[in-house]
Amino acid sequence: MIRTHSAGSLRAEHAGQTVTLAGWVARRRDHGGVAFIDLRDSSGTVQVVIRDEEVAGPLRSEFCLKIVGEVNARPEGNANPNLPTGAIEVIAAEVEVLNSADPLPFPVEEHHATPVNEEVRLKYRYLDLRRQGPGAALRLRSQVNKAARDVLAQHDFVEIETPTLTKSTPEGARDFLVPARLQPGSWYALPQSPQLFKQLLMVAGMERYYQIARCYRDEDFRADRQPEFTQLDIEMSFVDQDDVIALAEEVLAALWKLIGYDVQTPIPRMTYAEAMARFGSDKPDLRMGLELVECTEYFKDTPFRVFQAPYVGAVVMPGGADQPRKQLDAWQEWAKQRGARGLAYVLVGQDGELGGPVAKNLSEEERAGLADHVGAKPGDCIFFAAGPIKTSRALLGAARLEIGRRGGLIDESAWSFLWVVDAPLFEPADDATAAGDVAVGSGAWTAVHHAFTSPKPDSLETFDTDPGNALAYAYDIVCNGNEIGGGSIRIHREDIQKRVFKVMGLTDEEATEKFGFLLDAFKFGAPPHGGIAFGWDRITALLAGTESIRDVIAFPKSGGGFDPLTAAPAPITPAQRKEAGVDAKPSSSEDKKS
RNA sequence: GGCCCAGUAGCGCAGUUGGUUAGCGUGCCGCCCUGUCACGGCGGAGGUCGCGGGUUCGAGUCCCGUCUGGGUCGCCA
Repeated sequence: MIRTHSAGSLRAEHAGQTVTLAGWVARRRDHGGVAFIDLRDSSGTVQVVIRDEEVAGPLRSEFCLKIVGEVNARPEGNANPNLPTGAIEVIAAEVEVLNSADPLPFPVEEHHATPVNEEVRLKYRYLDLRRQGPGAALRLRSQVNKAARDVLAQHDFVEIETPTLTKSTPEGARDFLVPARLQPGSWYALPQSPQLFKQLLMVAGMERYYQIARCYRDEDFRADRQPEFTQLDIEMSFVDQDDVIALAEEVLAALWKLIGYDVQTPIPRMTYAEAMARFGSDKPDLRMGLELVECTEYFKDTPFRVFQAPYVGAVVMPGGADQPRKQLDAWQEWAKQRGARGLAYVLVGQDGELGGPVAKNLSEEERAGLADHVGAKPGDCIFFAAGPIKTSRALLGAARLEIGRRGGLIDESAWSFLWVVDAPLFEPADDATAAGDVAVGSGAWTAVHHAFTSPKPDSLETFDTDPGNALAYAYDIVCNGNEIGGGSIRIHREDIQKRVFKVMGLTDEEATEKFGFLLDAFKFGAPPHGGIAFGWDRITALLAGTESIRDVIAFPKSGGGFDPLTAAPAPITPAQRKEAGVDAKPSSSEDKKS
């Protein structure tokens, strides 16, 4: 090693020792005859004193230095109690510039709280990561990986890598495609997840598999989304839902222990139906109260035409009655942005009188009992949604969160974990049906989770005759309103898998073409199995206390899937294009297939 | 794909009703400074105002288009 000690580790007890350090110039304070250099390495910083002006003069920020010197206690009155190394300093005997540095595109050492644009930081991510906060996030991620591996190793899990050049599968997200040079016109797909492979590994008798797996989905971008992202992917044979959940809780407990929090297990469970009814969400944030109130029955004879709907629900905004008109209008805009017609509201006056444009449309009787029914107090505002049950609840669920955010009702210091179980197995494939506008009868259904999720035992006989009511043997883990993982017990029998495909409108021929290898595998004694996948980036971001998953990814992409550092994606040369076979024309027979 | 916001010096920002030479802080360069720790002092350089078009005597400022970034809805088994 070039160094004998790390900069951040030096303390008073090192006084008198000669040490060799290596690191970067974090800051310099040149007084002419004496200069102070804060030398930074991964462990922290230490003050180096250089008394030779010739040596100190040319040094600049982020020069990479080797320093030989003696550790001294700082002179009386010069200690800095704000720094871990503030009691001592290193008197430089020898300063070697290992590498100089150009003027920086942005300050690596931020002295005032001036945030640098993320775009610039990502372009020079290697400088950004020299900074304490960004570097710490990646170091935490490494600990997170280790903690999970430790738990899984204790349970005899086998870490197995699966292919990233694989086959395009229908359903779900759009695939990233890679041309196959040796078979022009044919393409690999990058996996959206190792789902099929992990099931094959169960057929292979591995019994307990895991992988910190990179996944690829070519969808439009969102704050929380990267085209490539990471899952902790787990699959187990001969288990039921409770076994997977117990293991998952052990993993989560180990992760949160890293930041000093004890996850209380068992983590509570709630059915999907209950979550939707009470919170209007399949991933309710339980750090706040404010549940939705069902009002359909209450308004069953209402004269107000808007409330003559398949569903009417409400959510109360505490203290919302004194909002100015402008703000109430803003709520309408907010609702419209979500595709709703608006957000009806009733204001409860301090005297208990109901106000707002909706109130006068209600019957005498409805007005009398309304505040009581929804649990509103004088001074509150009641928001209503009326219409198809699914979209109305979703709107109220979003309103609930917005009320919580604006009103500071969310306990930001809390960690709230919840399992959401018993989700529907299928949902109507098209939106109109989903919204309840069209009677459900025949037609396309799509898997809520994925096509390999087993129906719950109770639904095994009936799921294809009554898809709308079939429940999935699936479970999602929710933390503070984020879905941080989800899994299911899988189908392990060919006949059931084929029935599921049929409900989804996949013919035998199509199923064989797309998943023939999986159906084949199921013919050879496939064991019952199930598993779970955790959203590793989101979990790490939660643990790191950052908003964006970009903060816990070494080299993340920005909005359009663009990598600001490498400038990928980039055009290819005509030669590359020709060789890759990108332009191969499908033969007419292949044309017909699609 | 829809909607909202932003783009001015390396970085972070200001720029009035459309009006002279586009400012501030920081960084950078030079000189000075022997106890600082966001060191300090003096001086200096640094700008296609994202890009293209239009309105106007005159555009950083107004209009149209476009690109990039951020947010949000759709989408995301």
